[in-house]
Amino acid sequence: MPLRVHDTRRREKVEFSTLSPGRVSMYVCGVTVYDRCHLGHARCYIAFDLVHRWLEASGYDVEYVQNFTDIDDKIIIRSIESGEDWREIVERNIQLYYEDMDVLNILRADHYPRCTQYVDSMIHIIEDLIQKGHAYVGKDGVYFHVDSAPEKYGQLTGQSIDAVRKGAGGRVDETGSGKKDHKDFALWKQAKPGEPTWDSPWGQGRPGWHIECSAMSLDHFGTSFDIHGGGHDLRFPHHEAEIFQSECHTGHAPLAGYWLHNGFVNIDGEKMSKSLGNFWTISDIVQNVDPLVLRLALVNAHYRSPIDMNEQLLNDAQRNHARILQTYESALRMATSGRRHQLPQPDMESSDSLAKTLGLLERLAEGFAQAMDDDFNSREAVAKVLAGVKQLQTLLSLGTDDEDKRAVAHYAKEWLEETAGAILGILPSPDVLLAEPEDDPRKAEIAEEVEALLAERSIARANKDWTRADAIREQLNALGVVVTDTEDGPVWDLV
RNA sequence: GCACGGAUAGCAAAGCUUGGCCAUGCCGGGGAUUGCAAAUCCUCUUACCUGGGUUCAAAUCCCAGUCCGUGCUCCA
Repeated sequence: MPLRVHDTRRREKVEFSTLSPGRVSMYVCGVTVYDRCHLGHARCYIAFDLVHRWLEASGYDVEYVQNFTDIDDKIIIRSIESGEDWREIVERNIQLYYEDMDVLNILRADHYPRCTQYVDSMIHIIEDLIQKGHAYVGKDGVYFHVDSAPEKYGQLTGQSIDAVRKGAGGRVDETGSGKKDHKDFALWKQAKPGEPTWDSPWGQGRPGWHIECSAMSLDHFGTSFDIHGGGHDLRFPHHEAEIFQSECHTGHAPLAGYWLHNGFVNIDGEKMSKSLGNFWTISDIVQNVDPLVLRLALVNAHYRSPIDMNEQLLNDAQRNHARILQTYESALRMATSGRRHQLPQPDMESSDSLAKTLGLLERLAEGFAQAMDDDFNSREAVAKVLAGVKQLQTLLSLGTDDEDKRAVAHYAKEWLEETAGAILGILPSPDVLLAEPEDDPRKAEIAEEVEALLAERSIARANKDWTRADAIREQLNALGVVVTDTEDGPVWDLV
């Protein structure tokens, strides 16, 4: 079953093949590090984390490059507003970026180049573009001349050059920029007083936004690579600008075999923006929501669809996550000791319930793989996991003796680790999951009090004094503790 | 205006490329279990924007229309 991916340039799902057998080169546009990451960043980098994980699981050796834009108008504005050196702003936000991504269980890319490290390469590309007649020096910088390569226009957005041409003339003069044409974009910006600058053949200045990605992808991968990713909003102008720059510079096309763009996140039906006051940073959200629950909520939609984030969505994710974890935890507890034991051959047609359940699980695992192969359809993959969890619950209750039970527990553990764990990335580590109450400082603080109340409640229950027992449970609820009665006695957890 | 995408049950959201079976979860109804809960399990109801067409068969393909989002300026 071949992997198929949706390519923005061709506007359809196409079979995936790589430039070099068994290897995937992937470049994803990173963040401009002027502030903390928000929900939209989480969605984007989780989407490409899934791509990363699935390609690796499919046997590819993936080289993943994601840049940091560490010089830009926004960073300069921040610096002027706060008086803080721009380098400190950059350094701090890069560290915070790693923290946010780690907490969301996003695997690291192989390289995180920063654009300020590539200024020389950018200057080299710009010089070449000028020489080839694709760029010109204006009064306030260097611009790419889009009309020099009209056949490359609209490759990702389908916009025609004629349509955009209309009304362009007047606006060029209005902006006061040195552009000859409205469509042209800046490659190099002449320095304004007080801004960070670099030397160049065109005097002191700094690079335009788009040129950095051309320089960095060229440096890591050469003239072309397999996957170029980023947010939906980057298709135009950023990615189209990259196509102009790189392809005109190297003379090779296409720049990228597949262009992948993730959908946006809306909040309660509205676009997330600071002016609407619905701007959620990752660190804000994980104050209240388990980061893996957030990850599930985001993975529980196809990466190209827009997501409307709201309370309901997080509640659903919370519930489903708890269900998956509960099954995983029981499997872990039952599988911790003992050796592997032979399980029956999976067979959906079997009259033996163990063999039949194993057969169903095999089919669900295949369905999971098919879903991921179909343009990384994580939504469908989540559905398979949830259906699998139901079967795993059944499985864990089967088994005639302890050996059997341990064997099915091992199977259940591995089934979940290979799907929900390794690919979806929504399972916590066993250490965290199996932590005893005393391992959690918040629990340790109240453990003694809770245990005393539980002991008292057990006595009341033994005496069938239900009023007293329920009153104690109310008391525990007030402490933020949830009590669950099981076969082995009551267990408790924080809300 | 131009471009791109979307419309599926009370809600969220897969499926559409390759027409025929089934999503999945929440909510609601019924049941099992429980002292009562929680969790879990079983079970039921409610769909494919509108109008045409093709076909033995259409959520899926074709034509026309309606409505909605996003981009065209910095953005994941």
